[in-house]
Amino acid sequence: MTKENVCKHKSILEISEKMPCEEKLYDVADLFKVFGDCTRIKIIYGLFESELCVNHIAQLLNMTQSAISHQLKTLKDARLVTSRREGKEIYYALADKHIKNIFEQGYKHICEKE
Amino acid sequence: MTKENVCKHKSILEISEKMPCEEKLYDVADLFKVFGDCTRIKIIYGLFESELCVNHIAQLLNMTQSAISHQLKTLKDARLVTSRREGKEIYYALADKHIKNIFEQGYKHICEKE
DNA sequence: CTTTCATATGAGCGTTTATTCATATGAATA
DNA sequence: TATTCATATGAATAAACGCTCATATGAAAG
Repeated sequence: MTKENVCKHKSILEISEKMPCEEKLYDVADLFKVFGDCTRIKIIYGLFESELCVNHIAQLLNMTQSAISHQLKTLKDARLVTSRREGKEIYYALADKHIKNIFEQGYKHICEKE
Repeated sequence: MTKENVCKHKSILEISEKMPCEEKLYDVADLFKVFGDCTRIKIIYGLFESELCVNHIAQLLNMTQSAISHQLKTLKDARLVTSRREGKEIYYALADKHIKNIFEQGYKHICEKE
């Protein structure tokens, strides 16, 4: 390895300065961490189709209400879903349009390669 | 909850039929799982700037060569990076353009919200 | 061929995470 | 107000994960 910390045309320091700050990097990692679980992925794909209440999601994924509820909390903490009450049920929906874009890119990647 | 498994205008079955198959869903989750770690995020941001060899990355992130090497294996298994030898060093680079798009969307999400 | 040096790898350890089970909460309705 | 029912939550457990340490690999240089 070069002693001057130079890789090709850029120094390590130069690259370091162009990186987003530590906090943003953690935020990005935390966001993708939420997408990195199959149960949550399924919930999100379900919500692409329609608003859904907890029990509908539990049926759709064939999982317990509790498991879904825990995961919805994770999704809500990451501001990926919103909820609203309607009668006795609480309906969940996707929070913003970036989510679909992110998934489209991800889907392209796996389809092209594997 | 409705007894007919109907949420708004769509039945659970109808939504279920529109979901990608189980295998694809797992692949998508596995892809995002790779993005869900701050060390790997930093490596990827470094590679946005330049091809880098293992020791450069270790310096950039101030981490051990071994830790970086393990993470590069994860990234390579997910087909997110490629490698090529040049003399004694092995240079890593990003594998495709989707990666930058995914990050741009993710970055927008965190900037808008938190 | 031998040595060197960058990188890769396997085992071990502590931490995080997803699910389950039992139970709490709290809005709607009777 | 009391009951019901959908949802939320806390503790416990098992699995997955990231890092470290020691060591292996293998191409390049001597």
